Amino acid sequence: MSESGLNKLLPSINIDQLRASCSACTMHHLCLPMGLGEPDMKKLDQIIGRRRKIPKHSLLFRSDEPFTNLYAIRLGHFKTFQLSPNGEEQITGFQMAGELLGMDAIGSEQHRCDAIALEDSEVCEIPYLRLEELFGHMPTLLHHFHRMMSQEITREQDVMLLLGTMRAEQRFAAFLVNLASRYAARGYAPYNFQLRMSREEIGNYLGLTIESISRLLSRFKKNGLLRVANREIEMLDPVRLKAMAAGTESCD
Amino acid sequence: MSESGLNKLLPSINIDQLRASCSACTMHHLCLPMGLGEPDMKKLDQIIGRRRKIPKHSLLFRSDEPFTNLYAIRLGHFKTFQLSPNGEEQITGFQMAGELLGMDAIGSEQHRCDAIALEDSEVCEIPYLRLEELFGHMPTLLHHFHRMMSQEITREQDVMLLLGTMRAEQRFAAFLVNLASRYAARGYAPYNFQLRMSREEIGNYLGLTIESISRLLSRFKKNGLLRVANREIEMLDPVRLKAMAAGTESCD
DNA sequence: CGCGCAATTGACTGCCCTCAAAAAGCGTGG
DNA sequence: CCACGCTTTTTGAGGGCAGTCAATTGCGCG
Repeated sequence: MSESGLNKLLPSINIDQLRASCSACTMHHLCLPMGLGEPDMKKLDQIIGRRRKIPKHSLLFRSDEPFTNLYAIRLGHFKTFQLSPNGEEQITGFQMAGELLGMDAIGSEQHRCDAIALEDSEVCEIPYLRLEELFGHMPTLLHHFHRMMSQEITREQDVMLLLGTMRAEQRFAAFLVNLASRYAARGYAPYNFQLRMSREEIGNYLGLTIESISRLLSRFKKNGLLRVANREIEMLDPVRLKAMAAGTESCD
Repeated sequence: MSESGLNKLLPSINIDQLRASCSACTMHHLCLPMGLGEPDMKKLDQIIGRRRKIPKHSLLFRSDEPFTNLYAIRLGHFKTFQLSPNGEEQITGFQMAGELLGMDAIGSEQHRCDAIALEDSEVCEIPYLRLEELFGHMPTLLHHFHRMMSQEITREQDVMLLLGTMRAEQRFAAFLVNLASRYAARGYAPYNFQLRMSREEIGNYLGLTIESISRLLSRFKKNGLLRVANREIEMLDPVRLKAMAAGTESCD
C-alpha cells in the first residue's frame, strides 16, 4: 500500500510526523519527554529538528564546534571523548538510546568532546535555544531536563570514584554491571549483550590498557563469571559480579 | 551609631536585606545571579533562604539526605566526597566562593555526596522548588543556571581526563594550575595562596596517596617550581607548571 | 615542654604498563 | 572455499611508577 493510500484511510495522521514524534518513540519513557502529557509532547515534537542517521564510526559532533543542538539518541550507541592538550584521548562516556548528548556544551557554547557512533545509530536534533523557550511554558519538561543534567553529574562522579579508588578488577566488574543495569532499564536481557566498544575503548574509559582488559576477561571467564565470545558477553554470575563491583568480593 | 539610627538616616535601606542581598554580595558576578538586572536580582533575593555559617570541618549536607536546597558559597571552601559501597572515600571536588553545591542531588531528590567546610564558611540556602518556579519568568536566570550545571559536567570530565590519563606529576601540576585560575577569577593573587585542604585530601582527590603528594611537593620545591611553607603555596614558575599540567614538559 | 597530629623521607613491594610475539577474527578477492 | 593481509585480541616476560609500611621530623597547642 502506498503512503498516500494510507493517508487517505487515516487522514488525521501524517506518516512523517508519526515517525518523527516523541510519542511514537520507544524511548520516550527514558528520554527528554519523560512524564509529559500528549499536548506537551506535541509541542516538544514541533521544535525537534531533523532525525539524523549516524553511520558506524562517524562523527556526530566534534570538540570546539559551536553548540546549537542537543542530541537524543533514538537508536544505537555512542562514545564521547576528550583530547588532552598533549593529544591523549580519554573516553568520558558510552551512551545508548534514550540518553542525551551535548549537555556539557551549554556552559561554553561550544562542544567539549567528540561524539562518535559505535554502530549505525539515529539521533534527534534538539535546537537548544528553542528548547529553552519551551521551558518557560512547560515546567514538567524543565524539571526533567534538570534531572537529566543532574544525573549526568552523578554518573561522572561515579566514574571519578571508579578511577580514583578502584583496582582494575573492580573497575571492570563495575563497568559490566553498569551496562547490565542500563540494558535492563531498556527492557533488554541484562545479562546477555554485545559490547559495542572495542577492548581498547573499554580500557581507555576505565583508565587501563587493552592488555589489562583482555587479561581481566580471561580471568573472569576462567572463574566462571562470564561467557565471552568476541564482543558477545554473558554474565554467568551477576551476584558475584555485583559484589566485585561493590568491592566486597574479589576473584581468586 | 546604632542600627536604628542608621535606618533613620537611610530609611529606604534595610540593613538585614542589604547583608542578605545578591546585589551586595561580592560573588554575584560568578554566582547564580550573574548577568541579572536589579529587578530580577531582587526577585531572586526574595526566595533565598537563610544565610548559614558553616564552621570549619562541619557538615553542610550528607549523602542520602532528602534534597531541598542548593547552596551558593558566599565565603570559604568546601569539599564534596562520595563513599563507595565498601567504605572508600573519593573526594569529587573542592568548591570555593561563588560556586554552587548540591546540583548532583536534583536527579534523585537526595544528596549523592557529603559536603564539608574546609574552613569557617558561609552559604546561601536556595530552595530548589522555588528556584524552579522563578525560572518560568526569568529566562536569563534559567540560562545561567544551565551554564553552571553544564560547567560542573565539564569540570568533572576534566577530572576524568586527569584520573584516566595523567601521571602523578601532571595531576598535581594540573591541580595547582586549576586552583590558581580560580583564585584569579575571584580577584585574588593567583600564584600565592593557602591550600585549604590537607595533603591527604589532595591525594584522595587526585587518586594518589599522601606520600606521593608530599614527594611531589618536595620535588617541585627542589626544582624551583614552588615555594612551600606548610599550606602556603607560591608558584614560582607558573609557565612551567602550566606546561607540566598540559603534559608538554616534565620536571627532571 | 610534651603531646598529638600532619607531613616528610626512605626502603621495599606490587599492580599494572610496556614491549613483543602469537593467535584469532574478518573482510576481500581469487 | 581458501588464501591473504590487516586489525583486534590474547598471552607472556619484564620493568617502573606509585603504593605500602615504617620511622622520623615538624608544627600547633595546651
